[in-house]
Amino acid sequence: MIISELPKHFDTQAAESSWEARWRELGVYRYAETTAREGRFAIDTPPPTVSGSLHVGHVFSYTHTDLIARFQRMRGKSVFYPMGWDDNGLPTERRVQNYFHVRCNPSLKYELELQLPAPESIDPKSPPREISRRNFIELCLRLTQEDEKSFKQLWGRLGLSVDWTQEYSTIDARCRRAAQRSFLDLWRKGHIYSVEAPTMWDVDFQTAVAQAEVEDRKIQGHFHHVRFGVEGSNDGFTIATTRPELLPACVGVTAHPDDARYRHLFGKRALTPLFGVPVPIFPSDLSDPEKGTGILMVCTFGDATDVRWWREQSLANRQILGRNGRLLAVKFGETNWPSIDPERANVLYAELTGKSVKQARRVILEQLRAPDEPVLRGQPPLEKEPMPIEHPVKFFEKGDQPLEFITTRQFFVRLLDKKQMLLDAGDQIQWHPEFMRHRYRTWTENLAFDWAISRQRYFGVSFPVWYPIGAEGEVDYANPIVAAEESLPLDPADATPPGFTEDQRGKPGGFQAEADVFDTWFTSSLTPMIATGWGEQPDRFRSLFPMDLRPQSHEIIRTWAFYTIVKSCLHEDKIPWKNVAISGWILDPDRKKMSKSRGNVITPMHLLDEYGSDAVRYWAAGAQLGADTAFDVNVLKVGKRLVTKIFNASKFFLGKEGLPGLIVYPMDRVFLLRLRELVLNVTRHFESYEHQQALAETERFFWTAFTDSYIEMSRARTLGTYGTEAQGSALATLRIALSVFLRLFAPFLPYIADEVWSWSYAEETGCASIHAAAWPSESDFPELAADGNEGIFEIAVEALYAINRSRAGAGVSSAREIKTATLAAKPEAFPLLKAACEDIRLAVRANELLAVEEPQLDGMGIEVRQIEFISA
RNA sequence: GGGCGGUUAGCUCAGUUGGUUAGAGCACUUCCCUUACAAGGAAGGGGUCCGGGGUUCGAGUCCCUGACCGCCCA
Repeated sequence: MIISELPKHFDTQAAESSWEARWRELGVYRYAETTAREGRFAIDTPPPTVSGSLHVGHVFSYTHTDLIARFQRMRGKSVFYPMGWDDNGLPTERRVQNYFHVRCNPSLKYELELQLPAPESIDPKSPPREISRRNFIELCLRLTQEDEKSFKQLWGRLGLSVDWTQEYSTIDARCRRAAQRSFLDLWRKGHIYSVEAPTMWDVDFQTAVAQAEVEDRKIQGHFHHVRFGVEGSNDGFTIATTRPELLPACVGVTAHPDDARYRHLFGKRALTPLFGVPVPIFPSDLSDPEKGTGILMVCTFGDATDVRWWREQSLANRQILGRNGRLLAVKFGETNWPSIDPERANVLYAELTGKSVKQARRVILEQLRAPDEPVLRGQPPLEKEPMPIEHPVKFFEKGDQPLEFITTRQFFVRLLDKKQMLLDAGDQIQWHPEFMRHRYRTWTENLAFDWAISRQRYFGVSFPVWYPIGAEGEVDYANPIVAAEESLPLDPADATPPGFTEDQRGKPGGFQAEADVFDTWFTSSLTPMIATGWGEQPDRFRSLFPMDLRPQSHEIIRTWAFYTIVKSCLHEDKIPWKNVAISGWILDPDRKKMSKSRGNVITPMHLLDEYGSDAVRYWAAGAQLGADTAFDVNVLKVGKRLVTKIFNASKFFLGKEGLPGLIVYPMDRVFLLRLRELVLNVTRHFESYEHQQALAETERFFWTAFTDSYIEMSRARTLGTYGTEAQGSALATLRIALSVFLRLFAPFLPYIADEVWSWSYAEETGCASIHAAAWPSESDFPELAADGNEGIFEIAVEALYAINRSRAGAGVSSAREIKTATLAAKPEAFPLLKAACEDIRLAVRANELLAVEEPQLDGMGIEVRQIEFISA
């Protein structure tokens, strides 16, 4: 290539596609198994949720990881940098439902050649087509494969140095096998139990959810003041409740033990209005005398505290809410449903049966307003009109309706007894930034529930479990049949448990498959183990686990990071990785979080087209870990400018004739000494996970010290007009400097760095790609000493600026040459100024440059004493 | 309610163990097509470092306290 004939600007799009292909062809990012453990660097890449929308936040955090990967690779580490795709779970199900306009109905039969209308021709208002579970899963797989492609395309274009031979998706056979193996191991170790118990339940999705997926939302509610009676007396009291519709499920009443207003009631039984149910009145520290009336009803189940009281006080369980969020039919007067007037209770309750929570609330309020309440001797139970209050209510993070506690059979991983172990594990991990450790700690300390891992969904990894069916046809949930490890992965709906035959499915004396699937976190919490071959490739696993780095964002510390630590500790008794690097969020220019629902999402592809990958990476690299950053297109422009500058500066120097020689000029030697300091600093920043510092210092030194100063001062010498020794020294210096700069920039700007590298360094070093070259170090610099000229570079730069100021002050074009000028320095600086004089003269294009000594000058500053320009 | 982070130029952000006159880029003003680069260069203007108190010879930085923004937890 003839460098001097290169265009003025770097063609990013052409370079990106050709380099992407070239890197693949060279296998630059291929993980080499042969190195020893210390020589490896293993990254637990976050598998993106492929059904989610692509936005600049992805580019942002994945770039951060790539910076570290590239730095470690250049430092000689064999980098293990896999990529996974997270495809199972609710987001995909929802996307498939919307895209194809279908719903899964597990009772339907599989259709072999399912024909669906083209998505764009579907009327979204028509009822969705119901399809079998297997058909539904097929659609999920089809769509996620499409979605993966667009992610993969983006990652390639962005220049992520992923080893694409290490790819997995969380629903593929390897991951299903790992998840099921994890279940077997935890089951054997006694960490998993199944129980029929109140569990947080989303009535829309009709699935259990875990504490980690729950968020508190402040919503507008009402306090309803409802009068209760006391059994065997004319006494009564008023409770305040936000959930009057649960009155038929009332199983107790409680107040604070020290509350004088109610102390006389403890031990007696209350009578609920309308339904006339006698329930115990008991004291509890958990009730707040300040809240409402200080006395409250305990129901099956209004909230988490109700569950606790139910357990601690051995209260009755009177479930009236069904899995679909509607009130179940119940019969007062039967066992577990006592009433002093069952007939009346049943008449009133009949009006509630089948109603949603909201509808039931309306009905029961009317009933409570009725004036002829026998329990209260004819008084209406509703004492006053509802009082509006704002209160926190638990929601599934993806849901729209408040969570209910519904008694269902679920599998749990026992965590509450392992808090200390998990806290210790968190302390063994290095968190970047350090303060993110608190997020993990707070979450772990506040754990209130074991991990509910059953999900009543379709597109997920099955439990490898069946249940025996007794002779009478009753299912024995307490004694599940767990699959053998060799048979994994399996779907119990297709596979037969050991010791049974397929024709025994669903029959008395036979077996029944578990229909639930795992919480998706149950699988994704295994990514460091899946990627390294846990349970399948023991040598590889030993050599890569624990991994070195987990990159992720902060909102999933309580899920992904937490569950991964859980799994790693329970399976292997080790922390899963040594470092966690937390990227911040990308905020829109108004500092709001980017989200699909807000409609402020910025997609990345057009930015890559317009500014180039390097510029987009420059923007991402400019933010430190953990800091939320507002998106600012100006930063992309700056990045693009830097790329152009590198391109042009390299073109200028590499296009020169002449041979590098010995570095003998003081200016050159001191410049290289400064550059060596830069290398040490930048390396230190990278080692401490401060990539933005590494970039900022490299960029600043490159721009101001190198292109604006050193190149200007050595320019004349490089032309050869001042002798081959002067030329050789300058060219040798430039040659080292540019090579070092390119490598310092390589993690940030992989395309321009490799492009310039390929012009001559590739051949010269035998390193076909800069990304396989060695990170700059002391060994890049010849034996250098300042030879008494320490500070000469800084003096020369000062002088350059002083002349520039004079020129600007006189309004003289920099094209005009200087006839003569005199520079003044104080005695300490004078010898250096004198030594640099010739370089300065050539840089400022002066025919004559004199230096004078002035003891009265302050500091190291250089001042222009006299200047005369050649007339235009 | 408890905790974490933030508040620095018009904007986006640096600012290391406390140490000269607090920085960069963008934007703005003036000048310059000059030989790698006008997608460039040179020069310049712009600050009550959120408020209050304290420690110190010295505080953007450390301590106390308050305000506001964001987040985590309850």
